[in-house]
Parts: sequence; C-alpha cells; structure tokens
Amino acid sequence: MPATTTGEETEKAIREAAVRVIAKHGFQAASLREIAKEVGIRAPSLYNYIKSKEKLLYGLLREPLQAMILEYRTLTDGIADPAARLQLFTQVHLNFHLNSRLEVFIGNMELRSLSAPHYRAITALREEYAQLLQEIIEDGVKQGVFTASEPRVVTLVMLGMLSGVCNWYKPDGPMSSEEMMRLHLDLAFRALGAKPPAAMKAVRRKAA
Amino acid sequence: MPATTTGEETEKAIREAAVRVIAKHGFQAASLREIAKEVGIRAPSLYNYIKSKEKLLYGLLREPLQAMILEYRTLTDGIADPAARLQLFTQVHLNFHLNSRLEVFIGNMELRSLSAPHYRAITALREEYAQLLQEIIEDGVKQGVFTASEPRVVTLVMLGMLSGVCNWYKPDGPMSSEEMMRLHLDLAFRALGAKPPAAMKAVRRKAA
Amino acid sequence: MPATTTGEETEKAIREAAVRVIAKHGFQAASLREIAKEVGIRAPSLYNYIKSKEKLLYGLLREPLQAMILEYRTLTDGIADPAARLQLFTQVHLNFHLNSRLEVFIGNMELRSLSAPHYRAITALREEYAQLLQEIIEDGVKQGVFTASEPRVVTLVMLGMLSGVCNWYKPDGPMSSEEMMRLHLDLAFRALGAKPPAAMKAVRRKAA
Amino acid sequence: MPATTTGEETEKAIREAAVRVIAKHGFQAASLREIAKEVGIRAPSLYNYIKSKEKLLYGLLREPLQAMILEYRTLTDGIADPAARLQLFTQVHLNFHLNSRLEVFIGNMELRSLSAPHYRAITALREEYAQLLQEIIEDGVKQGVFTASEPRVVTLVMLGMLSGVCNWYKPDGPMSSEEMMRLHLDLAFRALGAKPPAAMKAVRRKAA
DNA sequence: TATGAATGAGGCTTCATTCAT
DNA sequence: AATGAATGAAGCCTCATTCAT
Repeated sequence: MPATTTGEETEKAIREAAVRVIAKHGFQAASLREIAKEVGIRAPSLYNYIKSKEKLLYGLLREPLQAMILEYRTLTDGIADPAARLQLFTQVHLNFHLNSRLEVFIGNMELRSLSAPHYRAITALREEYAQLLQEIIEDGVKQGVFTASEPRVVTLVMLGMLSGVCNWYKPDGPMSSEEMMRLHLDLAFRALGAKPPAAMKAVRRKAA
Repeated sequence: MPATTTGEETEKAIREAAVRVIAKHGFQAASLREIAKEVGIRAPSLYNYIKSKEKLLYGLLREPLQAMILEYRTLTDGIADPAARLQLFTQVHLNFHLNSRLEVFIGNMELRSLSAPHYRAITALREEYAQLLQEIIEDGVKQGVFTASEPRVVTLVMLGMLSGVCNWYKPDGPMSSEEMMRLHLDLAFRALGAKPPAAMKAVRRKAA
Repeated sequence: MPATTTGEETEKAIREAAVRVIAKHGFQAASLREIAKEVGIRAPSLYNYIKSKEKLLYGLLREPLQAMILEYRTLTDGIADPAARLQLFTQVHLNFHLNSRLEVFIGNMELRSLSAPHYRAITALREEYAQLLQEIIEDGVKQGVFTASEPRVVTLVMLGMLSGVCNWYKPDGPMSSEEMMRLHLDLAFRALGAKPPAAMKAVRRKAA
Repeated sequence: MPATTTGEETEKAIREAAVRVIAKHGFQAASLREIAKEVGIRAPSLYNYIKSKEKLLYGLLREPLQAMILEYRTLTDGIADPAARLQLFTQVHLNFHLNSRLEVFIGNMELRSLSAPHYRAITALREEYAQLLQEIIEDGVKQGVFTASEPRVVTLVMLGMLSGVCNWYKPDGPMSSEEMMRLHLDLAFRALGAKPPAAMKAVRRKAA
C-alpha cells in the first residue's frame, strides 16, 4: 500500500475486492489470499479490518439490502398510489441491480454461506424487502389497479423477474440503463395486469 | 452397503445425495465425505462411480438441461402457434422447476464451479434452451400476439421470472403444482401483453 | 485376456509389464492398476499371481541376479586364468545389462523399496556377485597381471563402470552389442593395467 | 521452531532434511511430513518455503549440477592440456561425489520424478556436464595422449565409473578422500590409456 | 498498520488390498 | 481366473487464522 493510503481507503478497497473475488469464485472458493492480493496487502493484514471471513460476507450482504430498503422508504414517503409505488420500487430495485450488480449477485448466491445468526438476520432483511413489494401488490389488488391471484407468490415471482438481470447484464452491452428500466417497468406492470406508466420520473442514486 | 445393493443403485443414490448436499452447501463447500455419508459408503468409494468431484457436478448440470430441451421439442413437434408453444414451454419449465427443484437450483448456482470446457458445454446448452423461448417470443411478436420491445432481453427477464420458483418453492407449501402453473402462465402471458390461455392442457412428465 | 491364455503366460506378462512400469515410474510411483492395465486385466486379478506388490519387486530383483551368478559360475567352471575370467565376467555382465536393461536398472534403483528381510537377501546376492569380480581382481593382482591398489574399492568402481550402460543404452542406437562389449572390455582391462584381449570369444545367452 | 530461528535457517534445514529423506526412501516415497518432522515443523509450514514437492526436488537437483559445472570451468580457465583438464575434472567430480554424496545420489536416481519441463532442464544441464568430459577425451585422442574408440560412449562409461562412488561411499569408511581421489585418478587415466599423473594438485572446495 | 512464520483442519484423490461373486 | 465394490491409510496441498515482531 502506498504510504498515503489511509485505513478507510484500505477498508473500502477490501470490500470492493471481496465483492469481485466472491462474485467470481463463490464465497467458499474465494480465498482471503486472493482478496488481499487484489488490495495489495498480505492475507493476515486483512484482519486489521475484518473480524473473520464470514463477518466480511455478512457486511457485504447486509448493507446493500439496508440501502435499498432505506432508499425506497425515503422516496415513497407520503406516496400512497400503488402504481406510483410500484414504479419507484422497480426503479430503486433496478438501479441497484444494475449499478451494484456484483453485490446483489452475491447477495442472491451466498446466503447459505452465512452462520445461522447472520443467516437469520439477512433473511429477515430480505423478507422486509419483499414485504415492500407485497404491500404494493396487495394495495393495488384491493384498489383494482392490479390483478394478482395470490399476492404473496406473485410477489416472489415478480422479484425473480426483476432480479434476473444481475445474472447476465453487462454494463457495456447494447442497452442503456434507461432502456433496461423501461423494459422492466413494462413487463412488471403488464404482468400485474396494469398499463405501464407513460413516462419515467428520473430517480437519482447516490454514488456507491 | 448391504450385499443386496447393486452398483446401479449406488450410482443413483450418489447422484441424489450429491444434489441434496450441493444444494445445501454449494458445490465448493459440499464435501465428498458428506455425500458419501448420505449414501452410506466412505468417500474413496465414490471413485468407483465418479471420475472427479467436478465431473460429478458436470453430469448433474447437464442432464436436466438436456431433458428439458428434449421434452419441449418433443411436445411442440408440429405446433407452430406461438401462444401454444409458450404455454408448453412454461409447463415444461415449471414442471422441472417444481419436480427437480434442487437439480435446477444448483444448475443456476454452480455454473462457475465448472472447469472451462465443461462451463462452455453447459453454457451452450443453456443458450440453446434460451433460444427456445426467444423464438417463441420473436414469432409471437411478428404475428402480433405478443408485445416485446427487445425479444432477447425480454427472453432473459422472462426466464428469470419463470425460474425464481426454484429458490423458494416448498413442495409441502400451501399451493399445488397446478396452482403454481396457473399463476406463472398468467404472469407470463400478461407480461408479453397476451391473454392467458383459458384452460391448461395437462402435460405429463416421465418419472425422473 | 483371450480365452486361450494360460496362467503361466499371464504370469510372465505381469512380470514384463511390472518391469516396464517400474522402470518408467519407480517402484513407489508404479501402481498395480497400471501394471494390470498393460496386461489387460484389472488390478485385483494380479493377486491371483502375486502375493503383494513388494514381493513382486523382490522376485524381479532376485532372479536376474541369481541368473548372472549362475551363468558366470557355469562359464568359468574350471577356468583359473584371471584375464580369462575377467573377460567372461565382463561379457556376462554386459549381456545382462544390454539384454535385460530394465530389469538391471530397477535392480539398481529399487533396492530401498524392499522390506528389511528382502533387502538383506538381495544385498547378500549383490555382495556375492561383487565377490566374483573381487576374486578375479585379487587373483590378478597376486599373479601380477592386474594393477589395483585396493581390490575391494577397485571392484566397486569397476562395477560402476560396467553398469552405467543400463542408464543410457538404447537398443536401437548406433552401436551394436558387440561394439559395446569390445569397448567395455578395452576400458576394463586397461583400467586394471592390463592389455585388452585380442579377440572375444562369443558368449551365447539363453533367451530371457 | 524456536523464536531464534530465522526463515533462512529454516529454508536451509528443509533442503538438508529433504536430501536426507529423499536419499533414504526415494522421492515418491519421501513424504513431506517426514521432511517437516526432521526440520521440527509441521508439513503445511513447508509451503512457506517451497512451491511444491516437485519444485523442491528440482532445486535440489539443479544446484549441485550448476555448481560442478561452474567449478570445473573456473578451475580450467586457460588450461588446455587434456591430461591436466582430466585431472581437474576428476577432482571436481570426486569432491562433489564425496562431499555432497546424497545430493548427487538423488540427482542420479530421481530424474524421472521431475515434471517434463524440469526434466528437460536438468537433462540439459547433465548433457552440458557430460560435454565437459567429452571434450577432454576428444582433445586427448586428437593429441594422441588418450585412447578411446568412441569418445561419446567412452565418456558415458567413464562417468559411470567416476559416479558409482556415491552409491556406496561411507565418509567414516577406511579410505580417506585423498585415497579415493588417487584411486579414481589412476583408474580413469589408465582406462583412457594414459599414465596417471604423478602427484595431485590439491583442489580446494568452497564449503557447501 | 503490516507481515513472516506457523499450524490445525480439512479438502480431493490414489493406492494396495480384501472379499464376495 | 477374474472382477466389481469397498475401504483404511496416506499423500499433497490450501485455507483461515493466530501471534510475535
């Protein structure tokens, strides 16, 4: 590490390297040695920043989830219309799935590598997140703007639809983020039996 | 192993145990010892049936994919109507995702644990499979029965929607297979801007 | 194995395969599986012909040594002249080192892989063999036909000189057996301060 | 390891232990555990010093060869007389074969345990070394001081003669190094049809 | 803060060998 | 005579982690 590097920068570098390495190999196959190498330090030095490999993963999984929940709550504060909320949910969700693709990817893959307490904690957050969409759908059905026979299951299927993108999206591919958003909004609204919103309100995300 | 056990039975038991153990821990974290223990043999005995751990995985990933492709092709032989084909595709897909949930699950998760040649082979099969759906959508759009701005991307998103089920479905949950099928058909057809088919033709699957 | 193969033929095939495989990899690295494969049977079937891997080696090391000793004794029966004996010793030795190159090679390499009792047995045979040459040299020195300050050590050095051939001789190389023999005889006699014999008496070896 | 031990000392201890253990059992049969035990560490700790078992062997085989070549070249720099060169070659060769007996021993035995690239590298070094002697003999024959029908083959036979010592020499045996040297010089010169040099110039070897 | 050295645990895999068929 | 199935022992090696410096 250059002498000018601060501890905070190193910590961030570690988290980013960890995301890359874990996304590439999976948590179990990702070695601390490789993560350390990407940062430019030796493996034991990681322990100045992390408590254990598993706790590192826990942090990586927790923070994006919390951020998504927070961002959605902030944006929809005071907004009751289910269609508007669905649009915002989709936008937040997709923004994360495009901009923090790898974090989300390992979030979907590596749940099972957590210890039992951490597993429960992350699962609770994921459920909390799912509830956000489920409420939208339930409200929409009640108000007659959405069609969904089984809101709980429809929620899960919709989440699958909106999340697959992190498996195959390439930032340098032919479609822009805006086109991806538009496409997902169309599919989501139509799947719920509603007309897609005519125009998108821009939702700006804080830089990662 | 009891003396009455034949090699073939052991081989099948190994494959089933491997699916369970790999689904539980992931491929890297799954140990041959644990797989062997589930079968009731010692780890080295596995090598009477497998060439290596990685080749075991390859077999587990290849066969369900090939079976899905074959079943879809067989069922749609001579059927040109995109809606009918979409229904059959969805039914074949869902049947596998419900009945061979764990196989499909590890198929989605463990691609990266394959060696380069095996990775290419499975990726080719997955692309072949995706093309089945993509053709349906492209034909449907051409004939005006489906709405899809970008058939390729819509295909991928739809596959995400139809595949999420293997992440959370519990066979002993509240919904029957038929209800799951119905729900997915509705969502799929609506997402493509089409009216869901009124009734489902039963599709019988051969025993695994 | 063809149905016409007798047990004796199989036994011989095993010995020959074992020599090849052990010469190629060394005893420890030579696997019974590979030996069996060269014979066309499976590894457990070897146990119809051998007691253990180590005893197989013991047999392979013992028999050529015994044969060399026997052949030398037979040929020199009644011959007292040290020069004549040296010529015969060299001829017997070289015949074996050229015609049974691999057997001799592993005889030099794999001594240490024997169990203690077998190690002692082979070592005793090797010493018995060395004594044959040592007696020649001692007699020759006594009679003034050879020059050797320390007969014991000279014996060992001479054996090194006459044995190196099994490390590098290629049967299809540029030199014939006769030329090899001539060359070694010249060197051996000169090293002992004697004039090489003018012509070689042919020594015929029984087929292996 | 005691706290006073530095990495360098451990590395040297590993090399020495490896030589002993490999000389005793052969490379394949030598276990890293046993080598580690001789050093006083556990087997995985070896990997702080070596890349792999095979690369450890490679280093052990390469360095003595390089040292012999270098020492001979240094000593004979500017010396053209074949007899003088043969004397120096023999002295360097014998010094190594007596003082680094085990290293040379495994160098002769374990070539085949090397991977293909390392095998080629060592074989090239051995050939380079053999060429040193071959040139001496060819020059000597040209100048009429040596007799040798086939210089290439004679070189190989001579090397066998001068190398056997590492198979049986015991440092605490009855003969001193000087006597061994004298004896080998006599045999070597006589074998080439030349009179042994009257007196030996001392050749001092650097400590290993 | 960084790391060289060390290690217990455990991974996959090969092997010689046994035994029932 | 042959072998499919099984296994205990053991091999090399990687890993996360600790600790003294």
